This record gives sequence, C-alpha cells and structure tokens, in this order.
Amino acid sequence: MDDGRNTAPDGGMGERIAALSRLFEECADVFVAIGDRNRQEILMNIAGAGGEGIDVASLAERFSLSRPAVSHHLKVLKDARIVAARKSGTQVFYSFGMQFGVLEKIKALVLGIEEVIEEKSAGGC
Amino acid sequence: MDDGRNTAPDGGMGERIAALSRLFEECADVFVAIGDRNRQEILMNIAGAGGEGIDVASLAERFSLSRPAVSHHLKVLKDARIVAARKSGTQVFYSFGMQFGVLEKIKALVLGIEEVIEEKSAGGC
DNA sequence: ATAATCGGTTCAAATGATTAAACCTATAAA
DNA sequence: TTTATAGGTTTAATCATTTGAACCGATTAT
Repeated sequence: MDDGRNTAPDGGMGERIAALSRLFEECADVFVAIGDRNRQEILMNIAGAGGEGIDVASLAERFSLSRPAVSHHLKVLKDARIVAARKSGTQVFYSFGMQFGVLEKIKALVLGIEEVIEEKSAGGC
Repeated sequence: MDDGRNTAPDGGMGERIAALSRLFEECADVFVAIGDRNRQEILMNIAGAGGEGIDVASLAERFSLSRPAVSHHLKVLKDARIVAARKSGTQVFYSFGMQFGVLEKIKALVLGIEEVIEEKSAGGC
C-alpha cells in the first residue's frame, strides 16, 4: 500500500510532509512576528541594547510610533517567545531571547525543507 | 545627545546587528508568506505533490477557497521565491522551490541570531 | 473558425491588523 | 497620604489583506 507517488500517501514522504507541516504551524506566530518591518526594527533595537535590555519609552521615541503601538508589537514579539520582559521598578526592560526552543524549531524546519528538496531531486530519476 | 549607550552600539556588535537587520529585511517577504496559515497549507500541498508540481485548480478544490484567492496566495509565495511555476498547456504547475538563495538567507539569519545571543551571554561578565 | 478550459487580473466588499487617544494599574517619590 | 511616572489595555479610526464575482488573455479541442 505504499508505492506512494502522488498527493499525500501514508508512507515515507507523507509522514515527512506532515512533520514539516506541524513545524510550519508551530512557527507561524514567529514568522508573523518577524515578518513585520516595524517589529523587525524594534527587535534589532532590543538586540543591540545589551544584556540589560531596553525599556518601552526608549523604544517608542526611536520609531515615531506611539507607546501603545510599540506595546502592541512588543506583545506580539513576547507571545512568539522572541523577546523576554524583565520588570524593574515602574519600567519594563525587553531583551532579545529567542532561545526558548524557537530557534531550534526554525532550524528543524530548515532541515526538514532541505530533506524534502533532496527527496524531490532524488526521486526525479 | 548620543553617548553611545542606546542607539547603535559601537564597534563590533553594532556591525553585527546591522548585518542581522539587513538579513531580516531581505527575508521579510518570505516570513510574511509562510506566516499565513492558508499559504502554509498550500505550500505543504505543493511540497507533497511530487516533482511535477500541482496545478491551481487541484489546489483550489482542496481548501474551500476560490481560485482567485489561491492564485493570490500563489503569487505571494512565488514573489517570495518559495515556489516555482511551470506552464504546461493551459495549466500552471506549482512546485516547491526554495532553493534560490532563500534557504541560505534564512540559515544565515539563524546563524546571526545565534552569534548575537552568544555575544550577549559572553558580554555579561 | 468557434467553443471550452485554465489561470491570472480587476474590483468591491468583508475581514483583519495598526495606530493613537483615553483610561487603568502598579511602582516610586514627595 | 498625594503626586508623578512607566507601561499595559480598551476603544475607535484607519489601513492593509483576503476574498469571490466578473472579466480577460492564452491554449487546446472541435
């Protein structure tokens, strides 16, 4: 039952695609988060801010963006586990922190894509 | 005004962040493309379709999506160099083709992120 | 030639994302 | 206590994206 040529067979290739699909789904919020230009620049400012991180007001005044807008983007980045928030007094310092399995998933995704591409060029002979 | 604490940290780190920022910007359209759930599923169907690819009508009937909608998503994926289009008669077959430097840029991005993270944890002492 | 099919494009409507003002909570200082 | 500051949340407006109907060009068959 596994001479799988086309669509999505139950055998080897289908399983691989299914795993890849799962990874894509798990990374969706990350891609949405880092696909936006404003959030990319916010993220780069956070990344360049040193280990202490950077507070929201300092970020806001760099982008001609309102604080609520920056706050919203920070929430998107935080929910995607791309940045971490550390509270200190009345202010909140955001720091670059993709290390919570996010990077590993992206790396697994890239690897999965490469495998599928290899499988394709190998199956063409 | 700028005593080098906030904006673009001096020396090596600033250069690294700048390079990372450039990569982020170059990958933006890719992230937007694969951040969308519909496009992810379309992409997975293309990836599981074999080397010949899959035509638009076949894709459209799998998603309870109109053909123009699918066509739109395919354009987004194609513009981001994630899929390739091959014309055959009246129909167009789309195939998975991230190999036009896209994957390399993502890998460079991941590497750059890892470097920044390492730099951060090393610079804390 | 006409007719039929496939798929891209245009356009307007619906949906979703971004934005800033106003407001609320929490912490710090007076 | 009161006052001030930082930042998150809510709301309403604006903007971008998504969607399908209608249409168009290209290709194939009759």
